[in-house]
Amino acid sequence: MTQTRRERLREVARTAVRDEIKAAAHRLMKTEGAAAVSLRAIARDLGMTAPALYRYYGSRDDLITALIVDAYTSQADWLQQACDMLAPDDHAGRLLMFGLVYREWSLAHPEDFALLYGTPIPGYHAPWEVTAPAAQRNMSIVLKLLDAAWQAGAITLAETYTRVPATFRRKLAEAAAAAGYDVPFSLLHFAMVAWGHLQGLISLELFGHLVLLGEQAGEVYRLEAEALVKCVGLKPSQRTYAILREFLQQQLRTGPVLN
Amino acid sequence: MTQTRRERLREVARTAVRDEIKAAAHRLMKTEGAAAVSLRAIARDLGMTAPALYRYYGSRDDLITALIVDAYTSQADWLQQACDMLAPDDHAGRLLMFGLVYREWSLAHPEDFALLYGTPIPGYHAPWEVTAPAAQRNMSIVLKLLDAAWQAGAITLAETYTRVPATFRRKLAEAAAAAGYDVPFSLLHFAMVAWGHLQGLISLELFGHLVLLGEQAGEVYRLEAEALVKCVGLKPSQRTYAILREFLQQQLRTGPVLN
DNA sequence: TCTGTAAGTTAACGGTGTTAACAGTTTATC
DNA sequence: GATAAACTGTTAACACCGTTAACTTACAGA
Repeated sequence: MTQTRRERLREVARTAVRDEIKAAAHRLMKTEGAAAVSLRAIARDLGMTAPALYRYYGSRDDLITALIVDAYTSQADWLQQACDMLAPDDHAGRLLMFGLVYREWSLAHPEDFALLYGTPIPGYHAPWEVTAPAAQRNMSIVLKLLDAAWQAGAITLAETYTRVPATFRRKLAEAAAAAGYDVPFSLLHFAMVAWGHLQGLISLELFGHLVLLGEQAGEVYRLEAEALVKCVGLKPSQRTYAILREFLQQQLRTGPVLN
Repeated sequence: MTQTRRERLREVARTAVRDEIKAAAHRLMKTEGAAAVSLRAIARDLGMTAPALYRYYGSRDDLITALIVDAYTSQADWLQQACDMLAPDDHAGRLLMFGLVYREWSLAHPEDFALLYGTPIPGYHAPWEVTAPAAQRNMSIVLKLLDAAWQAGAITLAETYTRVPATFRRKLAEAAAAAGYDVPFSLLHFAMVAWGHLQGLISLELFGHLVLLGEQAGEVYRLEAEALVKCVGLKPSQRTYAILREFLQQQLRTGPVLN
């Protein structure tokens, strides 16, 4: 099955071209907007003709799916790397870091954010079976964070997440089990709600609905992220911000190459 | 300047056609998805040719802008009407109702929601000066609600919104004043955050990121809406849900005609 | 050297937004 | 009532899009 080294070389070249195509698509998305990401434009950019791209991607939608998976991966990498800059037992720090980096990644990759959480490509519907695994990695990161803190007994959930209807508890526990998450249902509940809080603020900001707040949008978000940390009974530390700055500078250096 | 009755009749006919065009666009959006909303498809639907549409809308983007303004208006109508079904001094009820109806409208008009808060049309950028006033009406509704409760002394804001950096207070107060909102800065702060919370959950749900929660997404949202009401020191009442059901049935009867 | 495969090409189909030039009807004016 | 103007719609065309089919070209393996 694995062949002749010659064949493997060819495969390497193929994925190199595939990467070039994705890079061109990403470049166009960044400079001309999501609307300009057309197979013909990409081909022009690469000095090819459009039909040639079909040797590498079955269709425009396949290419977009690849871009989406890459975006999820980039996002997860940021989150994981940033959280890993803090001690494993610094639960408050890691949780706050997660929230803060979630916004930083979005601001640094607005087109990717739109690709994942808006619906910028008309007629495209993400194939669940391909994008869901990529998306789950992010969820896993935060759930692992929460679970670690939970195991360490560091978490005291606010009433909102403990005093809930019984059927809701049950159904949520079922959902968690079905998805293979081994965490208390209330943690899953909190994670979803927290995600919603952060997602909403970022989404509103990036799509231009918070112009009223101007520069203060970041401050609103920061307070929200800290509130969420407090919500599980943890105490956010200012030291986290210093490490965040360090992470961002590191990304600035290595970032632009392969986001 | 106002003319001859003849001219006014013509104007009426013109706006009637404009409405037909918007209706056709909306119909296509609902049945075939946002991708299918093309001038040619609309024209086909109306038994015309595409260039004829240019007599009524300067461009496709102008038409989309009109659809957006209509969507904002529909949303604001729902919110206003639903809140008005409760007594003016039922601050908790009105606030909870606002939150609940925000989701109900979104579920009932997913394409419009995407139009407002996603970015489903490629290459389209909403002209701020046209869409912002329409968008502000919704913000005004909730701010008026909050202010009424505030004036009545019914509101006790959680610490998150009172213990904030001094410069943040000042900048936010400036922003509020600049936008013509005569409310305490902390109310504006809370309104924005609350908006983010609700927006995030709806956005995640509608764009398919909460499939894990399944049916429970509604319950998560409900708990979140109640939490927000409690967050300003008000007590949500179960009676609100009965009135919500009443409102929704009323919308079901009159709704489909002109969304 | 011959052959098969892979990569890339051109040509074409049906779709899109948009413009220009033209026809038909209706309105206003002399 | 005839004539000019305004308005509403048409067709033809341009440049763009995703996609397919048929063809050329290079090149690795026998």
